[in-house]
Amino acid sequence: MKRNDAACYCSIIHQEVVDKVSRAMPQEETLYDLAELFKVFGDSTRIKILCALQEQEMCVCDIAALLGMTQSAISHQLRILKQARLVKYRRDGKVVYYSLDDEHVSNIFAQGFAHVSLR
Amino acid sequence: MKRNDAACYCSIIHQEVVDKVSRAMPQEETLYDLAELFKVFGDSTRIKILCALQEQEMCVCDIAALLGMTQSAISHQLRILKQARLVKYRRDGKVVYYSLDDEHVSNIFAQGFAHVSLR
DNA sequence: ATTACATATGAATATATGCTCATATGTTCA
DNA sequence: TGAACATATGAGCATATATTCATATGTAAT
Repeated sequence: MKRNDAACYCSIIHQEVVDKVSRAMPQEETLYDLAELFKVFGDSTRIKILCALQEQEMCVCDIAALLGMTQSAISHQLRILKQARLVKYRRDGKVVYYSLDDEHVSNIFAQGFAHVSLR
Repeated sequence: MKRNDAACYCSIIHQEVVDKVSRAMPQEETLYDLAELFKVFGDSTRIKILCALQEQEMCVCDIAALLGMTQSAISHQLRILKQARLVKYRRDGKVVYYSLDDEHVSNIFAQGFAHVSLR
């Protein structure tokens, strides 16, 4: 039974388990990216935006009106969703229409719904 | 074209769109719960724990050793995962073994992986 | 060009959250 | 009963982040 003194003051109880799982773990960076992705889903404003866009494409003003929030707040959140490649946009004159960019969004949503519905 | 003066200073451009999407939106509380769920996924430590537990059940010490973190930090995170009903535990003497509590976890993971792999 | 309007964005603030440290709780064994 | 050890948890701190406010940018129409 080995001490893992660096950052953890408790002993490794099952060294073979740690080794086995360690080998099975994906790359650090992949897990980081995954957490970053779910972090984007982890805000109710962004969830609402994604949920709305699942219905149909919408412009910024309409989203703001729908959610009863300022245009600025929505625009900031759309930027985050855009950076995560969850939404895309098209410009038509002054108006910018946003829509979902990836079918995984719906799947992730569906699984999330299924989980919260278990209660 | 109506002013949505309460919290938003821009006009509603497509009233019928707002109305239609508004009717299609799930309950506020459901969306809140959904965001709370994804918030739990939105941290790389918790993602790593879930990922490890996908491989097999593990005790707190082993998880701490695997991730090179303190027992305390892991225990705090396990509490959050437990509250979200993402992990369950069984006690065997002094040792507490954690494992995944719901098959949706794997599905959500798989969809997340698929998305981040698109890059 | 100028005005109007839809959207984007930088800075600031208030709040949320992850980790650490200290300590409590629970279990086993001598 | 008391020592050893695995785990849990409360408080504090440092950082991250959501919204607001002010303002910039982009487009269309007069």
